[in-house]
Amino acid sequence: MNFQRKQFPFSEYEAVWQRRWVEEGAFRALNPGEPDFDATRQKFYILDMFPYPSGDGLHVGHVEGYTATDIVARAKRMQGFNVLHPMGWDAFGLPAEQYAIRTGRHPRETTNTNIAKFRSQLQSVGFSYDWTREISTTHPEYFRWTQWIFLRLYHSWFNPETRRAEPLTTYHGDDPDAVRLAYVAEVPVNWCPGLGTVLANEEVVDGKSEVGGFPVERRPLRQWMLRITAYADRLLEGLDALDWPEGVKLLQRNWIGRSEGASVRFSVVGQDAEIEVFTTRPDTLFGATYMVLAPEHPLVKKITTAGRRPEVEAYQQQAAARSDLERAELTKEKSGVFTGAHAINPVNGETIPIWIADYVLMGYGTGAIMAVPAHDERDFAFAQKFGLPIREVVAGDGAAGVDQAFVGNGRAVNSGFLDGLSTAEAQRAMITHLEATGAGRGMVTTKLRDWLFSRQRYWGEPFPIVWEGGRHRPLEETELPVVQPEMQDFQPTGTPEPPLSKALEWVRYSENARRETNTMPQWAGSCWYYLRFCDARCSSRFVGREAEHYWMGNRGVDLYVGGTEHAVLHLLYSRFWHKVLHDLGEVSSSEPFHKLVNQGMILGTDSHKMSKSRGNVVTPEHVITEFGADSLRLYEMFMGPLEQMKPWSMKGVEGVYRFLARVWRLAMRENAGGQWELSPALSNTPPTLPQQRVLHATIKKVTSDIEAMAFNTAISQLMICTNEFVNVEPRPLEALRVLLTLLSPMAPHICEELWSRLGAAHEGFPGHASTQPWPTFDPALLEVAEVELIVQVNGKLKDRIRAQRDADQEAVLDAAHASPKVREAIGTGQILKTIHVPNKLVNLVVRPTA
RNA sequence: GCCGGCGUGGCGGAAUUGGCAGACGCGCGCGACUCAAAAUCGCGUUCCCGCGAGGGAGUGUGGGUUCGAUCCCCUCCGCCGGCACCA
Repeated sequence: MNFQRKQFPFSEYEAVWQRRWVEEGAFRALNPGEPDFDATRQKFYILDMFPYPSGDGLHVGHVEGYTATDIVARAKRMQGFNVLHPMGWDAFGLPAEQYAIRTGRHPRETTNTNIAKFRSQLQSVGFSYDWTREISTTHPEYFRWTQWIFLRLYHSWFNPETRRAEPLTTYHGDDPDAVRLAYVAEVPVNWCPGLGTVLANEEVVDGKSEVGGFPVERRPLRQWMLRITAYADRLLEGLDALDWPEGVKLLQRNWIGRSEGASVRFSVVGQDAEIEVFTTRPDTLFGATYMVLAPEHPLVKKITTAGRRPEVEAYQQQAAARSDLERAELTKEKSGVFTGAHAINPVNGETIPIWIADYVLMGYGTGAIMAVPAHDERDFAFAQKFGLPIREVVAGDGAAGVDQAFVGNGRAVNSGFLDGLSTAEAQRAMITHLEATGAGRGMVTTKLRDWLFSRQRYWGEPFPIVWEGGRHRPLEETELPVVQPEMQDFQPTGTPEPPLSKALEWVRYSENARRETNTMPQWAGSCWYYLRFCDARCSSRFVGREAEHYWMGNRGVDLYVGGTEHAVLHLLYSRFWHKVLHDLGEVSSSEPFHKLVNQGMILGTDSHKMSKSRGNVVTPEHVITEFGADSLRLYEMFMGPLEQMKPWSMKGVEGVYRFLARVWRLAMRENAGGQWELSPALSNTPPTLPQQRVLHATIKKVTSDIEAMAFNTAISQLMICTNEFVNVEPRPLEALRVLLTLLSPMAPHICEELWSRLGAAHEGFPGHASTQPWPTFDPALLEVAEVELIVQVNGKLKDRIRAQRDADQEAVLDAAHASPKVREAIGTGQILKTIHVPNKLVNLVVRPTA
């Protein structure tokens, strides 16, 4: 293949069209208020998850989603929509900073170099982005508004009465810092010495940093937090109306992890202390035979008896030293120690022992549980190991086994006033009882934690905050953006003190005030970029009201395509910010992304994930040089369903390349001098009826397949259509008109080129292929007078018959019985039943004569 | 362990309100063109038996529902992803 001459001259025209598109602003989306803006057209906002511009550049896997959205964007334009299809850069992040640490090169430099490379790569694939809206999260004119949104969070609180974010002015309590959506807390964080930074829980995998794989340890530190937990219910409810993959919704639901139950207070015998527990099974309260506190629980120190103290403290130290990884590995084997203290069960006055154990987590619920070993597997395992009593309080269906916990629903037994009630009834009755006696109340918890929002890095958004006399104070909006100082030394300080703390002049804000030296996490910039795209150059607001209202409408981004790796975090954080901004009256829709599609991963030709170390990376440049951008685009889509994981194949690229060559030769031929000229077979004769049928069937299928994003079958249909006209003379120009229009969103360069060449010599090819109105099909042409039906005997195919479309059963059966093959299959058997599916089949159920 | 997704020719995949399994492409085989090759064009290509006509099997496994199952239900196996002591 390498030595062959090209089958069509893609290298001569692809770059030409790409340059024209950029220079002429061919795909510029107009905002309301701009000259030529057409308000009668519907809007369609189609967005890719914008990339982090890494030094490695894009490979063909990244291009898959972008190709899909580009096809939809191009098709929607032809279908008369105002299409917003932008691209930008999520360019803050660790790699640029680490590169700076190694080389001393400023992250801004490497970032700009990488952005230039990414942009040129994307342009070489011919994507129809509106480049006038290009943004980078690292640009001060962008991140001033990221900081502005942070200030809005800082100045707001979540009002539980209205279930909305409101300005702090509506808060009448005495401690605003306790309710702010952005607040400071001393929290145990994941400190990663290797990276010199604190990480979010989500960035820690198996006790190691997700980036770099360095060990991570827990230590308490003062951090900025965002109160996302206040929005747990809203984030959960909002999912219902979204057109997202159910799997992604489920991931988010599980991540939020809402569970309903009750909190119950147990008093500690002989001490002025109460332990509050959370349980989802208040109906089993009579079965609580001991309690467990997390080792880190603040009450442990207070209640532990003198005699037990050494053992308890030893256990606490051991638990603290254990990494999350080690804890996970030790799941099977329960451990714990007795504190020497006892608590009183508020429903029956029973005295039960209080233990500590690391199977109870400080971070969930109240960090303490009542243990009901008969009905909880973990409590059961623990009770067995330490010889604690097990008391059945829920009777299941079968015989009550003592060898394992029964966790299902049943009838309450040994439970006083609950006896005989079903689990659901008992739960309600118990909560009523607890609330009446003041011993507890109904309660909801979530797994979702508040969002740790500060990082000890240089290459991120600085906080618009200063510290004065130990207190934080927000900067005025007029002081934005807060730009990082120029620095030469990016080396981490080796302590949790961020690198910005080394820029002493910058840190010193005034005589008495010092700047916050943490920066925001990478998620910050990506939380709202889709809003900025609506009005990327607006200088008076984070997005102009009218532009936001038009493009975001009431359902937000119409189509959002990206990888599953963002199924939880990015999509949850964005939804959270969006809801806050919505509550504060800044954005129109209640959700940012109406429809979400996850593209599958593209594997290397060896069926492994593409990686530099494996050496199986295929770059777009490589494919474009050899087969052209259109072949690249087409193969990306022809491989299989967008959502699916699939391996790359260069032979497959050749297949679509040959198809494009056939399309080229439909219009062109090579003359004796080796020059391409218009094919003399082309003619203005109308297509024959069979040809028209193929053309209209193709219009129908390609239209619906693009709508369904089933690009592989759309391409397949275009191949069928093309094959229909290969070697046909005379070759109707109408066929090319339809074919090039339908193919244009997928392979825009070849279509544009052929369209202009045809237009130079023939009528009926005005303007550009990419600006033609989308063709419509004539249903009458697709209806046939005669259909073929299959005839089965006992469900087995025996023959095919022809019949008038919608012929009645009698006529069809007559024809079926006329078939010798069918007669033979029936033989002397008796026909018991006849099934006739109009236009499809006849099935005769026959009992053979025995 | 729990939750979710997926198992179809030599390969990527197509077909589901339950009705012709394998569209389209790759690969492979044969032929045309050519001095020859490449490219191109045509024909064939699920597997097994058969020279053939034809017959049989077949959508991960085993069962079920149905006139009829790749499609619906249950069992098991394999692969991928997520969560992982969440009370």
